[in-house]
Amino acid sequence: MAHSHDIPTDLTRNQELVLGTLTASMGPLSAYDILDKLRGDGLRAPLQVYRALDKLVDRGLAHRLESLNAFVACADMHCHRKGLIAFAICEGCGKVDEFADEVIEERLGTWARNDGFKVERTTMEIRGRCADCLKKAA
Amino acid sequence: MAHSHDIPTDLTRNQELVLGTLTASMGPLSAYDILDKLRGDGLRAPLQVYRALDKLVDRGLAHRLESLNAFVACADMHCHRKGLIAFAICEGCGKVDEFADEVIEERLGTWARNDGFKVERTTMEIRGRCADCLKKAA
DNA sequence: GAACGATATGTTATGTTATTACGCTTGCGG
DNA sequence: CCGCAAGCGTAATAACATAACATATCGTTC
Repeated sequence: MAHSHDIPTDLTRNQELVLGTLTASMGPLSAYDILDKLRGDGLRAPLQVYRALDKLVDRGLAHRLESLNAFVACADMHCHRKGLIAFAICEGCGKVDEFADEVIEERLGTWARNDGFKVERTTMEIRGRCADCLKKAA
Repeated sequence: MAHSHDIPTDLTRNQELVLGTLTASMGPLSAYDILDKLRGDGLRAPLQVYRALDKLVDRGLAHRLESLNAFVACADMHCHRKGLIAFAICEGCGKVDEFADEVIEERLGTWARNDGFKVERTTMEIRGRCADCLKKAA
């Protein structure tokens, strides 16, 4: 049975390779990291990776972390989320936690309404230490 | 009388030049934009600008916009804000609006507490169209 | 005031991230 | 078959950022 974690079948070869690499990775990868991992599969130029990433990000299958200049696979495949997603990035282990918060989103909407600002995209990235890393440091 | 908008007097020459450039600018500037504007004042290398920016950002006199790889002067000199600052960036005119929202900040704190995540820094950047640009487009 | 450390500076070179420009290929609707 | 849209491959280059090293400036302590 098909379920929500299936990888879409209409990806091109390059898109599939890039998404696969992201999915297999523990943490965020830069475009060049991805390229290096895919040399064996015939990829040679940054643009091949960037083009695939563009599409994947467009479709919500991957996210760009602006504060890292890096990318991650979307944490839950079924989401197709339209709204705001926040990322908590651990400086210790590099793990990225992805979450949505309706309260923040709605608060943002309120601010935008008051200001007459039309929101097109929001990036929210929290840097810090995850529970595991804090425990290890103790 | 000294008041809250005075520029701190203990800046070094380079820091003062960089902050002055940012303050005089309508919108965000990249480090290289700043460098170009300061060639006449003797600056030659990117590092001179980056070093000044580091200090200014540390002190809260300037902010880095991660999604733009660019910098702005802090909108209100007196703030010395410790907490979360959000930026609304207009794709039309490049204007950046800076605001703080305690509800969002506190909501974030709640999430972090639940997750055992220690927040060190948060970046929140909203891309869209400001009221002026929407009006012009109409 | 000499010795010291901390901070800032200047310069060169290099590393990393992202895009432009161009031409070819493939799949698909008319 | 034609034409168009989307994808692909390649080379070159632009844009953003740091490493490494040498000097200089300034306040503190002796």
